[in-house]
Amino acid sequence: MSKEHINLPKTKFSMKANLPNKEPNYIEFWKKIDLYNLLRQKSKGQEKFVLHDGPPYANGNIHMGTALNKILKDIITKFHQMDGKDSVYVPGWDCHGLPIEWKIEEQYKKNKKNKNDVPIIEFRKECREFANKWIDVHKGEFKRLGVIGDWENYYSTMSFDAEAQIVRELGKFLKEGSLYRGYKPVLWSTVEKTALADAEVEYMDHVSDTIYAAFKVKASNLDIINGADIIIWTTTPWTIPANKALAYNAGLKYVLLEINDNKNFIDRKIIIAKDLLEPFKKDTSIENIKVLKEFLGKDLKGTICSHPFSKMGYDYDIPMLEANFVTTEQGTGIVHCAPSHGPDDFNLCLNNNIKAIETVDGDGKYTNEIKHFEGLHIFKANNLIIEKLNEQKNLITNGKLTHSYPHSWRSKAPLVHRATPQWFISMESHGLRDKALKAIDNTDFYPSKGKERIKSMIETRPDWCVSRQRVWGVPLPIFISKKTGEVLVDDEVFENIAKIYEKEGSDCWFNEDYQIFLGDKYKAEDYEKLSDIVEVWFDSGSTHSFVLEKRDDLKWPASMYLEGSDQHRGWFHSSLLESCGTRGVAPFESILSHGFVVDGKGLKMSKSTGNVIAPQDILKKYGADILRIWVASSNYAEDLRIDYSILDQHAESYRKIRNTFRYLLGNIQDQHENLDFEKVKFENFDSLEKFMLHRIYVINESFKNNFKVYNFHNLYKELLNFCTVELSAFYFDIRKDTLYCEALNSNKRKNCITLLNIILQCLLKWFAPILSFTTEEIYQLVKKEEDSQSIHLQNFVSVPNSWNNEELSSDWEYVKKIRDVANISIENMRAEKSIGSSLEAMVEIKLNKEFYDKAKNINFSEICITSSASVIKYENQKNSIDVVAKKAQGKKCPICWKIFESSCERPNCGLLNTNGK
RNA sequence: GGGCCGGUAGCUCAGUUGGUUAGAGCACACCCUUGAUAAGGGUGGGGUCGAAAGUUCGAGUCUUUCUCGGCCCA
Repeated sequence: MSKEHINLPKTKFSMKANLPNKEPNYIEFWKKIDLYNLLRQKSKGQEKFVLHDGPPYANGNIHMGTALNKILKDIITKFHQMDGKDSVYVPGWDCHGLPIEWKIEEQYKKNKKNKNDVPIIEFRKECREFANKWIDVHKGEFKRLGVIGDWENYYSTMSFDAEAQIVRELGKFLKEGSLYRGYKPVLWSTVEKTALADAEVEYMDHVSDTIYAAFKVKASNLDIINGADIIIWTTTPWTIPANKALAYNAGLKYVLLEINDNKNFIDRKIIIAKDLLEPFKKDTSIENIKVLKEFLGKDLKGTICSHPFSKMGYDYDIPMLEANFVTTEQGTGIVHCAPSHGPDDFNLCLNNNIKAIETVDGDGKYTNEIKHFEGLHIFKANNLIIEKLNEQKNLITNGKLTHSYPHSWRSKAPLVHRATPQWFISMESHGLRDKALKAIDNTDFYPSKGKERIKSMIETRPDWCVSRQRVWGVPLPIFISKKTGEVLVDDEVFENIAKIYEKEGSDCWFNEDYQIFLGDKYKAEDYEKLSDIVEVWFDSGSTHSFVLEKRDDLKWPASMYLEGSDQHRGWFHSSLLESCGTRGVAPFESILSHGFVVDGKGLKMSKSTGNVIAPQDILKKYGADILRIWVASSNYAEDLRIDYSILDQHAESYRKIRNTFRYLLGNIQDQHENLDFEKVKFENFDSLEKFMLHRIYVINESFKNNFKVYNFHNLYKELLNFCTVELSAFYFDIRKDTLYCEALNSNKRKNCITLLNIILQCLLKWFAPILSFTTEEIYQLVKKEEDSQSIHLQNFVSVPNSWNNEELSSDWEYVKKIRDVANISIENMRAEKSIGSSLEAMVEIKLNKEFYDKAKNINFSEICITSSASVIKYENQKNSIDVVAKKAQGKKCPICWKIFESSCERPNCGLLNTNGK
């Protein structure tokens, strides 16, 4: 029979998605209608949800991690927007800092230009242009992902008002007194002549000189060791001239030894930790050792030694100090301490009133504090130090060691700890640590483990060093009195600087004439102007002050900060400290952190492994919606795996979803009726439709619950399962007969169409935050004139409680079990080749009382898609359900394809029509 | 090396306070359909829950060790 007699689906919505080509059109469309501002108008006055963007560094193309981060932000922003809030997203960029400075310097090197010949202001201008260029590139890349935000009015840390506000923020710390100047060893690159931020340090293998050196005991409460030598081991012989103390562990056992086969130590007694005796013998090739005495570390208390170079003018006392960082992992169990060259050393000495001094200058040369070696570069000093130790007969042996050692991520040069004058924000002086810890307690973390992570960091972190000896950044707004050496603290001056920056940016700090900053109140000639700049984490840690607080469309604190889990030590951390220091509380209400993108095997992506996947390639091959599915379906609490087979799988799921939409659209012929769910009259719906309403209710509840805790991978999985299991394989399959063959005006068919409209409405909105492009494509196809211009201007559906029907639902669980058993018996017949389509079969269903009572009103020929079905109560059976499938007898109705002995049971269908009425 | 987190079918994920033969979807295999058609339906196979030891009547779930991976720190 011809197809004109039935209502086949018809839609303009193509099966093939062609996302890579189509998606850019929707980006254009959103731009054309100015979606971002339409959203603001639409939700004016609504409760605000502000996801404050953590600024990516304006350098290089985006990678998978950035893509993940932006998509996740966009998904959450859209969820809150559709939940009825004014969900505002303002993207931003981090612009100052060493990596950009290096890029410009590299260009100079290429062009044989010397950086020092270029005026600072000129250099900074080039940095600014470089950052601007990458902001533009990033913007395009982020938009391509489907991210909606205020792209026209983005923020950046190098904007004039940002630079001005950073000055005001620093002023607050200066005024309070928690920003102080100190000498402190910082990781220093003698090549770049700068201190490096944690993030700028790379650990790589390095070959170091090792020495065993001796410190003679001058005085001790332990008589027997007087005159003996304390042996230390170090991988940095050049720090020996800066030695100020020795550290021991009170709990360790130490031994007094006599060694006779080392030329420098004939008839001398030495001291090392007992547990390290064997490795010591092996390392020094000393065989002839006699243990004279064993004692505990605590017995060393109060011991004073002399410096191995005491005869060369190093005639000060070297006290022995107790420290728990001393272990028996390596060395001798006694650690040499140079407070200017190691954080542990620094802290231990500080607690014992031994100050760090400037022992090495910025180029890596010894200062005049170091006798005999002044002007010598520390990297060339080891041999000379070793030679002198040997001369002084204080060297047992020296060697080489390959070990993991800090290097500059840029120049790859080995770094040293060097005491430099730096500016610090104290964690203790004004209770910053306590404020921050309290703020953490008042913050919601997703996942919850983030709370402990940042808490333990705040508990143990040292004071925050905010100064850098570079040029591309916000200058530290500090003047020091030439007379008194005191720091100028005056609100008027800070505000004056800020006002000037707002007009012309911070470049002007580097002008010769700095009287303009001081106004009439102070004379420039009385003050020294600092040339340090602020470390970039302070910049980005201040974004809340120049973005959230300054813009009327935002709110302070932010509803959420969302970044990769590394930012517990980065942006979450610096923002928390900056805000707690200046405002006493955190700038965020919640923190969501996500894991890292790894390859399909769970290994980190790296160029050398060759397992890197670029978002640009994924967009070209699959489209952004597939990438967005990958984000939504992955558990961001852990690391996220990605490779092409994983993406293929998601692309497959996408097709299922797309075809679900296509079935809906086809059967309503693209004529969507936007229904008010509260007004839908479902009393005369079939049980099946009522059951589906119940399922929609349940899924919507689960949807809301999952969204509430940002559990997107479960949310997406449930939507996908709904499409696959409940719609495609169940409801749609069952209702094909009704939709195709029933008269257009039949109530049964009309009810089904109503339900399809409801489902379409729900699915469109449920999926919109994730499938931003595809849902827009569908929305544009079905939207009416009076509807909003974009799916993204819609709110989530509200499902009436009256659709909830637990009792009916539990009945349908019985029906589904019966259907499963029927399917097995039909499958058996198929295997025997007696039937093909299930419509060629009829089923005889026998049920026990329990099942019969639940299912007696169900039309099983409809539910099992067979030509007929009988149901009888049968109490004596072993099974609760028995189904016998048989070949249906009779003729096939050319319309509905069911097989009947007589005529088709549908009045206007099949045989009745074709047999001439 | 230290701290934290994680390892459940090929893949993405569920597994409630330890309690019957460990679940779902996708993928796969076979079959059906050709009126959702580069679609759709049905059935089925597949896991010693990273490894080992321990606690317990009972462990994917608790403890320890090891191993692999990730982030942070050194």
